Amino acid sequence: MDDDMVFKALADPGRRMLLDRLCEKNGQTLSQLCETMDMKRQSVTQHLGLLEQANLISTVRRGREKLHFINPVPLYEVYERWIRKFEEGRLSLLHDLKQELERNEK
Amino acid sequence: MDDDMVFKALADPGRRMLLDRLCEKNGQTLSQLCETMDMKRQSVTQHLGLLEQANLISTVRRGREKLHFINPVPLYEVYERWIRKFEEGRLSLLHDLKQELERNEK
DNA sequence: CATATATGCAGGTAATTGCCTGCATGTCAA
DNA sequence: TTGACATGCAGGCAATTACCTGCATATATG
Repeated sequence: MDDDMVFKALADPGRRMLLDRLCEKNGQTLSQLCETMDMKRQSVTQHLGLLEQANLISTVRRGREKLHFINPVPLYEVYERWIRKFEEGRLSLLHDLKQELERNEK
Repeated sequence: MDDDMVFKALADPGRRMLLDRLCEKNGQTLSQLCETMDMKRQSVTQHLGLLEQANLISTVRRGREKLHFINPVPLYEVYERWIRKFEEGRLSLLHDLKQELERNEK
């Protein structure tokens, strides 16, 4: 998978909001998503395009509508690669800093 | 905390690489980090500045050197707010899409 | 068919980003 | 003090981004 696309996709507040909206109600159409988005439809389309490129959502056409579904897998992979790693060494990482700070006070 | 700064900071491959380097060896100086970074020192400084703004690293001056330490806390908060949420509904989210796909095949 | 609705596609623009160069400041060690 | 080293700060520039407007296409409905 492409870590970079996922991070880039998550870097925008509007796109994160779209993910939130889909989490509340999965499978919404473009128009539905636009209703809560305070920007033009075309901009929302672009954001959804990036989310799809990052594989964070999948889409299905139904007639003239386009349904959007969350794909939670890439988020989990980001967690495995980037979050858990630091979580494990969490205490020791904080310890390093604390130790250096104390050294300075002397 | 400021979610947005954290995501923006993580959106760049160079900055993620810096975090990785610090995870291997915490408390490195700017010069040390530059050695592995294929860009000018001033650029690395900028990246480190963003990471510090996002509270992902903390710095300590020691004489003419500046030491950089990872702060794992914001990453954990991002996990709590953005990852775990989708993780919990993971199966049901995938189910929604699958169901719609099957509906189309009929 | 005619009309309304849902989406797609092509550009334009102002703001942001990521990298650079050049120069200034602060610190250590001989 | 002098020279070397570590970092700070300012400005410039090309690429990217996030919006927008305008128009085209496809689908449902009367």
